[in-house]
Amino acid sequence: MPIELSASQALNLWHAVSLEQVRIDNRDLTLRQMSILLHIYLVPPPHTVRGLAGILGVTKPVITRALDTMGDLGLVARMRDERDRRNVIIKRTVDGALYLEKLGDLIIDQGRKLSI
Amino acid sequence: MPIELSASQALNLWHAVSLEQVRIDNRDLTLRQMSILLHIYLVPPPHTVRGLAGILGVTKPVITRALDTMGDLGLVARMRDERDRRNVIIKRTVDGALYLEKLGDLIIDQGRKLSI
DNA sequence: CGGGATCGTTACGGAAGCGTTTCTTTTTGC
DNA sequence: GCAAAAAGAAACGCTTCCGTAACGATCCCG
Repeated sequence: MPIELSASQALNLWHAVSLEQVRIDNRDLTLRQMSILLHIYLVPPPHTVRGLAGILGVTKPVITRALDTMGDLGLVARMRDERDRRNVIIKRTVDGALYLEKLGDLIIDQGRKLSI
Repeated sequence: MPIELSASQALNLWHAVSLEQVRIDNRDLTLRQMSILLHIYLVPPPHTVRGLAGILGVTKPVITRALDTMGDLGLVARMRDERDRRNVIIKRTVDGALYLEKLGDLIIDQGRKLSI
């Protein structure tokens, strides 16, 4: 079931959610970090550094750094792949799931408040 | 007319748009910069540094820096307020309008592709 | 079993962001 | 007029991010 948004609805939704996210959350993830986080939680595993770099169209160190930062924040975790120890498997965490759950609620709330 | 989104629709929408934005655009605005830009273009003027700082819950230098950066990118412009020359009025630009128009299209497109 | 490919990380110099503090310009109010 | 207040910018030290390049660890395969 697709969603039909008008141009002003689309931008107003983005505006309201971004603004609330800035006001509420001190963690201030970059757009890249947010993309990585959402991808890890919404797309079936496994997720690797190389795979994410390809999907986002960025270099591997970008992914490594993003995982460092979000790992410190408790939003993701890393584990060696025991079947091929060159790989690192990126895992979800409880805190990460909670973070995205709140973001989802925020989007839903702001969607309800839309007009025109 | 409010929009009713399910939790997975909300997050999938955010995911798809963020991902496309990362892949397509090299300018990589921070969430704060994006909030400021959307606010300037969606809320009736006038917009001042102090006003934006209050709305976003950040300090004034954060706004000044964001305007510096987005000014260099051509997304916003600054003008002295001639009626109170302490103030700076933040103006929209053609490039900024174009940037947000593309973002709006992206959100609309990804909304159409949603399922479940 | 050894050379080459692959994977993720680290190193490096540079750019940009942060919060706090200070400064300059302008207005306000006595 | 002139001190105090207000607005925005600039300075400062620090952190984080960037892309490129180099690096160890591991696997693959001849």
